[in-house]
Order: sequence, then C-alpha cells, then structure tokens
Amino acid sequence: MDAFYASVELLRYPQLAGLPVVIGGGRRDEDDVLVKAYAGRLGEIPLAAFSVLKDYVGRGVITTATYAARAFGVGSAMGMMKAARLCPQAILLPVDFAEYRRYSRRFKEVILSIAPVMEDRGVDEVYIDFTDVPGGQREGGRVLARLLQKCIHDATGLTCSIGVAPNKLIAKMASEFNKPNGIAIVWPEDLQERIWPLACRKINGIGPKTNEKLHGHGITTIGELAARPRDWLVAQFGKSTGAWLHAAAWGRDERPVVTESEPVSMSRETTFERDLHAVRDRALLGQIFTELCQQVAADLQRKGYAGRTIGIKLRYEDFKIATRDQTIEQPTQDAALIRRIAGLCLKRVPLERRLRLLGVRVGALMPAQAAAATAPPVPVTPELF
DNA sequence: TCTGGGGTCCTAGGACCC
DNA sequence: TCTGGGGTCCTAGGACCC
Repeated sequence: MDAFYASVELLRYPQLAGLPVVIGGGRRDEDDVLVKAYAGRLGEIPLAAFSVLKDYVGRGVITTATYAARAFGVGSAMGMMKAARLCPQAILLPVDFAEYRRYSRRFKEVILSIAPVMEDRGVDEVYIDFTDVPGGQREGGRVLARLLQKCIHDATGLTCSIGVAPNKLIAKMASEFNKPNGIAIVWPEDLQERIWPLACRKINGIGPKTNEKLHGHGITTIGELAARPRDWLVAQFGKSTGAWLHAAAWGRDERPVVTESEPVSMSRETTFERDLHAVRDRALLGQIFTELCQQVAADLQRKGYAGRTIGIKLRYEDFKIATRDQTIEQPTQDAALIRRIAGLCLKRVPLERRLRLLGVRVGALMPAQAAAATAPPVPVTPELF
C-alpha cells in the first residue's frame, strides 16, 4: 500500500491533500497547537486531532510521511525532532492503529476474494501467488494487477503498488519501481538490465550492517554482488548468508507464498519519557513493569495463546540492549505469573546505568487450548491410611 | 537533533542425554 | 580410565523487516 497510514488519514481529512503530513507515535504536548499558517485552510478538523511538527516534544519517530512531506527529506523511522527541523510546518497526526487495521483487513479481503493464495506481511503488505488465478498470466500479470488495484481502490479509496515477478524476492523489488499506484512486471531475462544496476540494499534481507560490509569489499550494486564467486561470498559471510547472497544477486528465490502461520512470541515494550534509574525510580519502574506484563497477558488471552518462555528487554541510556529470559514448565497467559518470572529475569541484568526502555516478552507460544491439555493433572490429596 | 513498537530468524555456546 | 559423536533444549545477542 502507498504511504499507508498517511493515506488512511487523508481519507479522513481530505483537506490535508497535498500538504506535508507526518504520522508519528509517541507523546505530544498537552495542548495541541494549530499553527497559524494553516489557520482557515483546514476547515473542520477538530483541533485535538493534530498539531504541527515544530511543536512536537518527545522521543517519537515518524511512521509514515505523505509524499508532500517526503519532498522535504522527511521519511519513516526518522526521529521527530530531526523531521521538525527539515519540515517544521508539517501537520502531525497521532497514529491510529485501530483505523489502519480496519483498512488493512478490508484491502486483504478484497485480494483474497480474487486471489486466494496470499501471504500476510504486516499491516500494509502482502505477497500474492498469481499462478493459479484465472487470467493471472495475461500480459505477464498486468491484467490481474490492474484488477486488484481497481478493486482495492473501489473498496477503500486507497492506492497500492504491485510488482509481478517469478518469485517473492524480485516481486518485492519490482513493487518499488513505479510507486505510487504503479505496476511493474519483471521477467527472468530482465535481471541484468533492471535488477543488477540497483543498490544491494534494495534486496529484502540486506540491511545496514550487511550493506556496510559489502561496501567494505567494494560491492555497491547487485550486479557487483552477482559477479563475486559463490565460494568467495561463503568465505566472507558464512555458509548460509554467503549462499543466500549469491542466490539473491542472481534473482533466485524458491520460497513459497505462505498463507498461514502461528505466532512465535508476543511482547510489549515502552520507551520512557525520560531515562529512569532502577533505584531512584523504583516505584515508577515497578508500576510500568507490571502494566507491561498485564498487557502481554491480555494480548495472549485475547488471541488465545500461552507461552513457556518469559523474557525481558532493557535499553540503557547508551542505547545498548540487554535481554534475559527463563523457560517454565507449563505455558501461561497469566499476568501475575508472567510478572513473577519477568521479575526474576530483571534480577539477572545489570541495573547501574539508567534505562530508556523496558519490555516484556512471552515466547514458545502454543494455542491456549493445547497448553491446557499439556497441563499436569490437578494433584489429588492422597488418602490417608 | 538523538534514534518507536512489534515481530521473525539466525548463530553460538553450554547443559544434558543417548 | 578415557574418549566418541549426535541431538535437543535453553539462553543471549544481533540482523532485519513492517
């Protein structure tokens, strides 16, 4: 989906069309301020709904920016304070995940009604297997892609960009070619001309670290990566990553479109308004800790899962991360038990430095029903003879 | 001007068992 | 008395993605 969160907000507030708008989480000033520059131009937007980026205080990051805001160099994952310097006049809207999820469900329903083999990749992205969809091969998939775009737009008012290719790896790259509201068809024989000139970073799975390492070896483009012998890549990056890098550069990817999966873990975490100290802010930390446990437990219960591995995550003021976890006998979804085990984890981690973030995680999940079936029988008081 | 939240997967060492 | 592999589980950290 194109600029998904921002596009949903533009449906709600059409008078923002063409203006720089950013969607950001985190905290804002108590009093949301409407900047004078926009006074009179925005009609009936409730003042409480938004503020202006330059008035933001806090530690949030941008989740989405409209194309008008992107023109100022503002982009996702950028700190709000930095974005405010680049584009102080941008309208700032708080995130409304519930609303985005509603639109997410809607566009996925549309896709499923047309092409039932769909893999969920988060709130705004999916893989679709065109192979067995009637007409899915016409014009290399362009006809079906156009149909999907039209049906999604009719149902939601939103635009999306679609890449069609022989596998997920190339399709993902192709989907970026003609954003927004674009379609790109990439054939196997297009590899050299359309994929090899791209930066390695465009490969889904090559992040900042691998990219840096590749740069260190003088490898910038996918074509340069493809030129390296497989054995050399294995020697540099290890058996698994090396082989994968080679395959990816040559456009090879056999992963199926996975239509169903079970969650592995659920977690809640929060970044504090200010860094907290384990001793000096003990009461506040304890309260936040308990709330996180309650939230995870509620998530587990609502979704019908229980887990055996309880863990915590700390981020220190210097941004270093520490995790601890402990596995228990029986899966649980109980807030008090999670709190108790997480408390034990907390005792095993250094607490001298101040903390920026605290998180609680439950892993090794299984459906709560299955978990109940594995529970040992309730002990019976032995009869006394 | 400091950098969110919720996930998945991989690696590597150690414990433990056969 | 000393020495084998193989397999699974647990734990901590890290890379990456949306």
